[in-house]
Amino acid sequence: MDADKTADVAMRAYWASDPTDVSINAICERAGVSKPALYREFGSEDGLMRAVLDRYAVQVLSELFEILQPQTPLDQALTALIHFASVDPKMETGCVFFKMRAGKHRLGPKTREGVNAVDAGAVAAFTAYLNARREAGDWTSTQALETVARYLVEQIGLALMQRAGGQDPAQIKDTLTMSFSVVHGQ
Amino acid sequence: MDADKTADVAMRAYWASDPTDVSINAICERAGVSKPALYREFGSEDGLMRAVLDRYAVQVLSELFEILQPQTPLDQALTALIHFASVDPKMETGCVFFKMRAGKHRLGPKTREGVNAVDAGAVAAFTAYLNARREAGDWTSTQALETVARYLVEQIGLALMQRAGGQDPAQIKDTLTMSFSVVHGQ
DNA sequence: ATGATAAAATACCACCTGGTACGAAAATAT
DNA sequence: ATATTTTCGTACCAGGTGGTATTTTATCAT
Repeated sequence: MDADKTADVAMRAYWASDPTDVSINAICERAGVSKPALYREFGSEDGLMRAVLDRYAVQVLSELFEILQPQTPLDQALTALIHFASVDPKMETGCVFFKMRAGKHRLGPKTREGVNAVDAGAVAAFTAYLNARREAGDWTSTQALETVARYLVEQIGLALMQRAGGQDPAQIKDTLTMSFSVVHGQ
Repeated sequence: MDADKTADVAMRAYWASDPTDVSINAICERAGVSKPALYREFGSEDGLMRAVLDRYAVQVLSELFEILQPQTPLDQALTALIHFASVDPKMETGCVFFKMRAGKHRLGPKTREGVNAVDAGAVAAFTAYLNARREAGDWTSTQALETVARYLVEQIGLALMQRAGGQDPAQIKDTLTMSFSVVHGQ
């Protein structure tokens, strides 16, 4: 029983469609694993989803957080974020995390906890980054750090959900660029 | 068999939770209607959802569109929209239309068609309104009308989905206000 | 009152879901 | 080579889904 491969198959399936639309049966089939084997490894559907979310966070979301290096100028970071969320072919079918967050009420307790943790982590990362840019004199707004951090996270989430819905990337980019224009570097 | 009452019960159920999370069985129970009676009236789940969407559009969304009177100043309209989407207790559990749109892939053909129609209608209404305000000298941006119209619709949708997710209305209002600040009246 | 007709609900269908009891197989120990 | 333990998968479970065949109920001429 290859737990790594199974989690990977589940991740891709959740990513391509939607976590709540992919059944355990379908995952077992695609992974070539029996159902009891999967349950022995992950305990429950909730356990599997949580494992997949953790995996996704380190394998994919890390790429997003790497944009937020303290020394990266604000404008450059915003541009990179726009590209990541609205153009990057890797995110063509949206984002596992934001899909899970959108259907939070359908998740089990472990997965929901994981979603909350990632959410809080994202806001914290953006807050830290904005704080660094403020100290660097790159961002002169007087708005509360966390409010703007939340704003950016929500806008990125919106763009990624639009991508999952198959909307035109050019339109998504327009919307995201417009929303980011309230946060200027300089 | 009271079709009106049944559609109303379905609408409230879809509104309170999520269209794809409410079963036909549950609706029949709550409406005090037998399942064959419901199928005789609406044909299928898709038919019922479509009927509910149409009903919702005239009963609820009309209130949103009424904000967009051509003579209403831009700032006033934006303020009213912010209130409607992020504070109005009527929209506490989000919006049937945006919930359906978010789970478009789970809908039947009739309902999906209806969602597309409402979506296009919303963009058209905002486009017409912005055009009126531009002619009134109230809005001097050089951006494409439809791009900004889409932007506004998406931001309202985001706010309403956040409300459905139980997020703090104050935070939602912050986010929506910030996003609307790129569209100024004068 | 009775027989024909229209309306409505009970009871069912096949299918799919998450989850597991239990027997078979394989690996290890003796 | 045999006994023991551990791994693994078939085959199943109860419950719920959208949808419907069939029977019951009610209406209405006569």
